[in-house]
Amino acid sequence: MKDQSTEENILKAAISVFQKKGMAGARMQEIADEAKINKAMLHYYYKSKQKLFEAVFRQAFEKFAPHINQVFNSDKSVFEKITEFTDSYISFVMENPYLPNFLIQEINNNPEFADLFFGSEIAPNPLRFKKQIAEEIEMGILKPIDPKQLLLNLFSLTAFSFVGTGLVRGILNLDEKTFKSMMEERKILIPELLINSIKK
Amino acid sequence: MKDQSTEENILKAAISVFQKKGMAGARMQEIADEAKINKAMLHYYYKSKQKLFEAVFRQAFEKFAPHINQVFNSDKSVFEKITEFTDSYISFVMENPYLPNFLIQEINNNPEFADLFFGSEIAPNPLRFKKQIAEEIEMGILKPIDPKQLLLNLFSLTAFSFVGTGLVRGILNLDEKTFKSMMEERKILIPELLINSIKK
DNA sequence: ACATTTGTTAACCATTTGGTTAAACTATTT
DNA sequence: AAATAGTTTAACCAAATGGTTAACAAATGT
Repeated sequence: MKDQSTEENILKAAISVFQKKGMAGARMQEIADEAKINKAMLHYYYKSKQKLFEAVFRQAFEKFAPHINQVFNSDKSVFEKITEFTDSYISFVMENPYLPNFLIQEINNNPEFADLFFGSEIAPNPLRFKKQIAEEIEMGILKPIDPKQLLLNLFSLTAFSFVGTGLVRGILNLDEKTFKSMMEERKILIPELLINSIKK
Repeated sequence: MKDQSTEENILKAAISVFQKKGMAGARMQEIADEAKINKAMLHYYYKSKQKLFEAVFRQAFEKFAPHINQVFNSDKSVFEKITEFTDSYISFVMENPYLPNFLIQEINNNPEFADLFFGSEIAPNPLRFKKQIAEEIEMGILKPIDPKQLLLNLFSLTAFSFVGTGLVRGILNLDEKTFKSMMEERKILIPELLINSIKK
């Protein structure tokens, strides 16, 4: 009997395995097992490990990009963008804890491949945001700051805790519960910190 | 003719390969090639891939830990610690760009193994630092803040740029040169940002 | 000078791994 | 219902990979 969602099951299983173990560490057999199908089906629907990986990567990138684009392209003020990004991004990543690390890892390991995405239309483009910063400085809302440094601070403060979970939790000696409650606190702390540092 | 530094060469090559590709992606043959020796030598000096990996991991951890310990255990003020850590850590990582990512990645993939290190004596211990923060709050130097959040901010702001280089550079469209000069700027920017946010 | 220990190599081995094939099974079309 | 097209499986394959072996070379101790 045909299961019409086999292809979906494969992708779901692939997402799970690839995001946890990366391209190099993932095993086709493990994906097949997790999807509860024969390994040959992987090649029937996605012809190779590389192709399957690309499907997973694309999915991850497309899930991640809107958060950045909200900052880059919405009509909100800079302060609002910082507040809303922090909140929605932390919530998002708490639901998808392996995603940022996966993206970062595979982009680092595979720069040429990643450039395909950064060159495409779904790729976030910081141009409008840079203009907005310039305008708000002009208007006397913001101190004269470098938009790139602001963005880097924002991404660092929100993402690092999740990318470096193991190291952070090891060094600071945090259990699961403490870590989570700290992340909730950070939804407030981070915007406060950043906005205070840039508001005139 | 015997080369008395073969073992060193192996470790150097292993560091290079493991740090770039991780445990799963590294190949014993590639390490042998980079060390310009026969693959059997790897097993002669380090008996398995796992053991060789552990030597590399230990070396990386021991190179990294002092930076944290300087913050945790030196006699400087909190402000000085922030300033000095940022400067020395960014300089250090610019010389060892693969190290933070390697540590983070392998700790995430191998929590039980990592706990061996976090339980050991070389592992940084935040206790003294927490006490110091409490004291400086008491003395009216600092606002009432959570030391864990301060440390997390410090680590995030300094480390993320290097761990997520590819993603950051892709999103912000930075070339090598711009990235480096931004990192130099951050040696000043980060302490400024953090100190301003905690000084009373 | 000789024996012993240490270092090094080429060839080999077993297992893992991504991928293929041919046959069987299921659904759809005619 | 027969033919056709699509789906699934078990068995298989070749290459890659971590690891071993046996013979050889170099250094070291006696």
